Amino acid sequence: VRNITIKDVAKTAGVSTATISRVLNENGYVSEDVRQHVLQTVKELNYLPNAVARSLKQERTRGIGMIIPDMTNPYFMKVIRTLQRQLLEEKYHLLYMETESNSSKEAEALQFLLSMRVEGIILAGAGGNQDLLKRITNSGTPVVLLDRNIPGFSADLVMEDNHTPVQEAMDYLIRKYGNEIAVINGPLNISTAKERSEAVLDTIKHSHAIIKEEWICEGDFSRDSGRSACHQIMASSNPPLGVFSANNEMTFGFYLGLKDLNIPLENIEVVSFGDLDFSPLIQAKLAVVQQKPESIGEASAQLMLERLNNVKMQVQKRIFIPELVH
Amino acid sequence: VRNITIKDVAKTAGVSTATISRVLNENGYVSEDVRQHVLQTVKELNYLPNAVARSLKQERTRGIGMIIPDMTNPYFMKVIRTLQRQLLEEKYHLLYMETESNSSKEAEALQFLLSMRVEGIILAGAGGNQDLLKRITNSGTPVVLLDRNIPGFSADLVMEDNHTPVQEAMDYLIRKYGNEIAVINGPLNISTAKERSEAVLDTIKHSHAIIKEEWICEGDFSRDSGRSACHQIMASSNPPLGVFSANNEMTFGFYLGLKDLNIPLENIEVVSFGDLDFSPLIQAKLAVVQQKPESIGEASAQLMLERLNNVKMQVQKRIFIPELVH
DNA sequence: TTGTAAGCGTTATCAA
DNA sequence: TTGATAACGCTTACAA
Repeated sequence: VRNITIKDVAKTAGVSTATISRVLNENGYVSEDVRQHVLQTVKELNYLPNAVARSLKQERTRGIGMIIPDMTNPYFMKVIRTLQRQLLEEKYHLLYMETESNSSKEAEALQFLLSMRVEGIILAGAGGNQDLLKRITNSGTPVVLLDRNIPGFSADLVMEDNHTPVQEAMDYLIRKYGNEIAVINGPLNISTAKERSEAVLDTIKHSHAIIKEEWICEGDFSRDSGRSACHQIMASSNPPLGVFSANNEMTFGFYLGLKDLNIPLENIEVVSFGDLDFSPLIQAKLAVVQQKPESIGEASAQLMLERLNNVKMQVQKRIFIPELVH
Repeated sequence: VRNITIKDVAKTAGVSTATISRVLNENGYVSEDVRQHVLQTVKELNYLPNAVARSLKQERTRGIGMIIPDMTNPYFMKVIRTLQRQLLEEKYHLLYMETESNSSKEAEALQFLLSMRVEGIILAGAGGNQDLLKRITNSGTPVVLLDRNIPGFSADLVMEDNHTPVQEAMDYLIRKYGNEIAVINGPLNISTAKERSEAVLDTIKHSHAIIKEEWICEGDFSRDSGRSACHQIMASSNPPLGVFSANNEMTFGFYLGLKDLNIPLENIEVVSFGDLDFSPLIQAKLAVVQQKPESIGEASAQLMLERLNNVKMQVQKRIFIPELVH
């Protein structure tokens, strides 16, 4: 079943395709009579312009690519929701790709988006594709980095300050529990995790605390890795009294781990970078670094829109400082 | 900065565009020498075929539209994750649109997807667009309904049985607490919510229980509405002992409501259609109808793929029966 | 105010 | 085994 084309409309309306186009795009002169008649026929035939053809001709797709590690992480979904709404208002649409923080999947995703001729890419990156990314920006497709910086690749960036709140968090834990604390880092190849980890180490160093090596774990930002870390940390006969977890999902996993081990959640105080939606419902000593996914989403959308309108704009960095909340 | 086209490649490789196309699509004869040389130039020039042009020429986009009410509901995200992976394996990609269960946003989303010339649409629908949907299927774009049926519109359907587990749930509550139970329904214009509500009423009728009118609420499947329902239900001086909640988010909201009111979560037994990821972590009497988002996702992907390969296939229904777990 | 026609980047038919 | 070229559906100079 063939789709209705602009030619069909032109034929039944008894005018040229140019006129149809002018009416629908509201550019160029066209008499009111003809306009009404065209609109009428368009409705009768249920004509929907072919966006593929339009994109080819105009050499613009109004598509923006979005690459994230994990679609089920509520943090990213909140980011995306506002992001998408903002872009939709300006008639842009999003194409999502998921990478599971895997560099080669990220490369595939990037190539796919380029072949789709998206006009910009918003990337919460796994890293490892610096060369490709440079080619992309050089060839004129703007990239906005979201949540994660990529060393060796300079681009617009929207992220959260990972130092300040982590230092505050660690200060708090050390002051309260001395050496009896543990740390669950994220995957250190990701900037966000690395920065948080550096802030952790800095604070430990300055405070002259001495933390057991086996109490400093490296997870991968996943729920499962937080759970394993918990098992490792709490295995000890006298376990730590406080723990810093570098993201929401690992914190979630840590609590699941406590449950596995039949340890009451409030036995250990947790400071988590990133909130858990259900934190009011659990009986736990939990302080969180409160992220602002909506702000991140909005800022990245704005930044992308600005960049699309002004290719030559200087590189922009938007850094949000999340607060530690008890 | 203009993109490299197939003409550029043809020119520098010293062959015709047809040959380039034949090499890249691996169809038609082409000598090994030429093949190697073309591949080489493609790599050197970093040529990426323009998917827009290809789609226009081939009259197929390999795009599948996906319409869901809420991107932040973990249930849908789990559905989508498997769905997307399955489709990606067959070289299809997904375009998401969010409707907030709003019919006119749904209509817009449908039109947008059609203008993008997606090859199929997977719809968790708000209803109210039957005529449009009929036009869509009649014109040859298959629609697979997901999670929610749409009365007056016949199409492939993947959903969960909403009667059996709800009857079981209500039976359980009534047997245990008699008339001292409350119900939080979803928005009754949505099939899923309506069916669950019908099953609730059926069971009440058969058991001759008498439930206070103000203890039967209608929410909108959102967290906030569950919270309000809680306030309404628990306002009473002697509140009910059990409650059935028609979806995960409202259950979440209900618990937040209890917290608002300073009522211990375990004071009231909840049976929820749809699990909460964090249910092991809270101190509550919670039984859940365990949905299988991954199965739903997989089944819809499979069904869509079958339909794309066999337009004339009979209408298919895939109904999963979720289990009540204590 | 309207129409004609070129061209966007591919693929596929046909001829060589 | 390869190349020339029409066509996909639209927009937009340019002409009328």
